[in-house]
Amino acid sequence: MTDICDIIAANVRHFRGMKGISQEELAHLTDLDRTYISGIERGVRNPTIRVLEKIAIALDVDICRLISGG
Amino acid sequence: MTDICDIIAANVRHFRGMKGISQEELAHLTDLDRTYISGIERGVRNPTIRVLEKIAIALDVDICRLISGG
DNA sequence: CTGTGACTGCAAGTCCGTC
DNA sequence: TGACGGACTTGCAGTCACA
Repeated sequence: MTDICDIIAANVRHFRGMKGISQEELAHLTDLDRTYISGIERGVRNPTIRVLEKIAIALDVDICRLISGG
Repeated sequence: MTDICDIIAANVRHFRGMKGISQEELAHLTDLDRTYISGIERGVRNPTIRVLEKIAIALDVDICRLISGG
């Protein structure tokens, strides 16, 4: 059973790659710290739903996409 | 623009009603405090993804259902 | 059975820098 | 460009008494 943070990590990394932007740029877009974005993409952070919402908006995807595997 | 916590609040309340269980019972199922569940259903809490996952599992719905309106 | 304010502990989230 | 560490501040996690 995979931890949900790891799923989010993979998804954020994936969709950020699709957008072709750096962690730093995503950090700027979401108004979050670059090290925090890094932490999320490594699965070591357990973000709140509001943070996830910010990221989803910045990445231009539905929040569900960030959460669900596949 | 509705706050995402309010959306989650409404959804948790809705799906808990569908299950026909009390906040207290949901609290027990999720291993969370009764007053904490209450706080979420009032939209005053900004839960982390792990908390949301617990609730979704206990409610037997996909996490996406808890997040999305409609 | 639920709403609410207040509280403590620790994680969320920031900012510095290095490799 | 991103991983990672340390120290820091803010806010959530989790609990209680009481209405």
